[in-house]
Amino acid sequence: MKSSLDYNFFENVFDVVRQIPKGKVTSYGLIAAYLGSKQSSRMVGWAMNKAHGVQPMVPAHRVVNRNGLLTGKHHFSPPEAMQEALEKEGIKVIDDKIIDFETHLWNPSETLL
DNA sequence: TTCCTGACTCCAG
DNA sequence: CCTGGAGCCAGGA
Repeated sequence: MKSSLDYNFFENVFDVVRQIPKGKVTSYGLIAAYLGSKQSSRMVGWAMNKAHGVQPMVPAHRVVNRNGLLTGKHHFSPPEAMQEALEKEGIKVIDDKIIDFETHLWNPSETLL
């Protein structure tokens, strides 16, 4: 039996990612910062790795690095799925990079407060 | 138990 | 402008 504390880190990450509005994106660092540890951005990405197959579905394709670069696309099947999913939501991606990243950026710290 | 790795980010050269 | 090293937390061998 796991204590109530447990590691909500993953769940917290999933919850935040699931709240990302369609057509919006965010970065690992932003999520990590919202959770309280901006330096644990690696954990966010790692959580995303586990997010594969998790339900409700986790739009991991909306999570990119601080540069708006689709660093995690290589973990999708196929990798192009991430870019296509973003373009399908109105986000232009060129050379694995999101165009007007700041415009589509969704900051949980400001939105969720 | 220790050691290594990772879908990141920052700082220095 | 580009490259390398360090810090960070959690899990697997």
